Amino acid sequence: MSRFYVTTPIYYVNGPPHIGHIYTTVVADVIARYRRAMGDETYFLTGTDEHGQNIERTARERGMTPQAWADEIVAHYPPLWSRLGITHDDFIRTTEPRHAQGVEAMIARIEARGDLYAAEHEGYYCASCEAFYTEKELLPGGRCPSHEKEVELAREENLFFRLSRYQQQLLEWYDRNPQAVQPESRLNEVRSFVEAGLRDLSVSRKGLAWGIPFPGHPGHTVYVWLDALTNYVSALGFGRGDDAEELYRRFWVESDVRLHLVGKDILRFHAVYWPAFLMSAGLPLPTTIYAHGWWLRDERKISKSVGNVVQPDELLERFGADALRYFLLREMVFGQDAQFSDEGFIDRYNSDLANDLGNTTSRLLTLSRRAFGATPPRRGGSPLAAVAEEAVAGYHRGMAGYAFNRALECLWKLLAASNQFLVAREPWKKLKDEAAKDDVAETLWHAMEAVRIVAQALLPVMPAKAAEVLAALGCPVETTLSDLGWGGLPEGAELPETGPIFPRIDKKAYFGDAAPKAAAGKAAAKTAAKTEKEPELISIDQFFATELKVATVLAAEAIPKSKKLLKLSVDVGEEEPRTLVAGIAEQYAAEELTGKQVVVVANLKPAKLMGVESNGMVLAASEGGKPVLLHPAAPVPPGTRVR
RNA sequence: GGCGGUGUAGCUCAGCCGGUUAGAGCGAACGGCUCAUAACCGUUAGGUCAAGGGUUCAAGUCCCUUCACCGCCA
Repeated sequence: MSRFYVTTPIYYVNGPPHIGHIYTTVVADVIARYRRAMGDETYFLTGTDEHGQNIERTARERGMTPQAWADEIVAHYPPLWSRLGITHDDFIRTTEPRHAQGVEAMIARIEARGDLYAAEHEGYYCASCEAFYTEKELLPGGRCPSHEKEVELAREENLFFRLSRYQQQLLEWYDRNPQAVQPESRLNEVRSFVEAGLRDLSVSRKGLAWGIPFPGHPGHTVYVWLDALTNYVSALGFGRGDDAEELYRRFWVESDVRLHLVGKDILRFHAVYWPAFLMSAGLPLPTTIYAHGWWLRDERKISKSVGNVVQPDELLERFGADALRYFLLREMVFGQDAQFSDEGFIDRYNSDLANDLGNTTSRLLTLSRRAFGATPPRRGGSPLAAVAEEAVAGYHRGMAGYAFNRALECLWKLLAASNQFLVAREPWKKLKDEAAKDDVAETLWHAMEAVRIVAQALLPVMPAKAAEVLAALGCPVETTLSDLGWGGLPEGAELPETGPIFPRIDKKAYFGDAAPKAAAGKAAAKTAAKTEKEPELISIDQFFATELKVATVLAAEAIPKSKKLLKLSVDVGEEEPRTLVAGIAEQYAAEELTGKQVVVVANLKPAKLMGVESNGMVLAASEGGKPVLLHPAAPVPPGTRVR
């Protein structure tokens, strides 16, 4: 038995949770459930990152305090995590006093080490990134490289962390702990970043009210990463005195595993800055930082700024939490990117859950009820036992190595073997034959025992559904996985009537009869080429590639020297208004548009018209070349999806 | 521009230190079965292993070059 600490990143509260948040949290939950079931002492932390200028600004725009705004977003999490069956032990918010205490303690140790100094800092500041850039880093036109927004030249005195001091130590750490940063390709990236040389890191901001005051340096606020990263120990009580630090000692200092799950976009902060902070503070380092990939839709990253967000509520409602959990783990090679599509989901669901797991369970139940009115009498040795042993070994290997798809594949091999075994023995032909009673018992008990083992092993992945399968098989639902050995199926247990546990999803009904096979990317291109002459029908996925949203016009002005073009500033429910250009000046005056709601294409590539960048397009019916704007029949919140 | 990665059957991907006829799942076709959620079982699919060159008795599997895509950095 060992101690196991697993964390998700703390999620930034600039918007409600999306599939990216769900994915990381589900993975962490599966790991936590698996460790607990294996008898490890386990602690699972998630939470929210609530400080910073972006939050401050968004709140101000909405006429709220930053805390009220953060509270509003954070309120989305508990119900969502509950629906998804997330079993975190704690939820840390960076606005809690206990976190501030941890950050203060961290800073005190870093300062005592002599790793903090004040210096004048000049650079180009991007308010969105909350980061400074050098002139070289800026895009042409002086824009921030990650947001393409304008930056401002700023100069201020900041506190710096002597990151440069830790270059050698970090490299040695990577060398001695090749598992510290995973997947391996990411370790290479991190290493080459560090090898290229580290600059000291600015860890404070002036004039930022919404954050933790920098202890001992009035007027300074703790910079976002030093604040956020410290959550991993502050949540455990670090910095709150001996009595409160029991968890910290158990799960950080003395833990066998300290695992941080992160998206690949924040790997550097976790694999370079965080270990350096900890080295400076003299605290133990994480044992593994695992960077996972992104879910792509139509080969693009799913994110708010791209505008192709999959709504978690919608997914949960349609498919259920457990099916979604299964899909997320089965479909993604942990560490790589993967595609998300409704069709992919349904295919996986039907084939793995409905056909293999659900149907196998179902046929065994019927056979057993007919033959014995209960689970069959226990029987010994079977060729399936060896298959099961191998499957379980592979499952444990996969789970321990975070290769969840492999772990699940191994279990499915056992399901296949169970089906093959059934067909080979044909028990349904022998139900009425008294002399064959023993043979039928053997067949059914073995086949059913295989399914029982699979269901048991699936508990961390699909806690509710796996329990349903176990219950249907007349098994007690045990939370332990330490023994997935052959022989656990009780004999003569009642088999209550149940409906299908994984009812098949009818694809035609789901997509509509007219929908051709939805396909993305290359496949779509090929299909399109072949069917060029036929009338073009598009799939629902293709339609949803166009993101239509309601927008409220905040301001409009004519563009000088242009007859047709108006420059509009619209609210599409994002942090900042968008600028778009619309060719409607001949029919609409700028003044009459303000306050009106219109429909816009929200995920259109930006384009420059008369020197003004347009980030979207206003929809209008076009009659004889004259545009007629579309409005919602009743006012709706800006950003409401049109579909 | 520097460093790294990827490119294998219609789709998603396995193929470790080079070695008999290149694999899995899904999909498709055909056959079987009828206990089961139109599920299950079996067979088949003849893929220039991105392209070119090289090393070797032997190369998706090592080396070089080219192309495409991706990541990190500048």
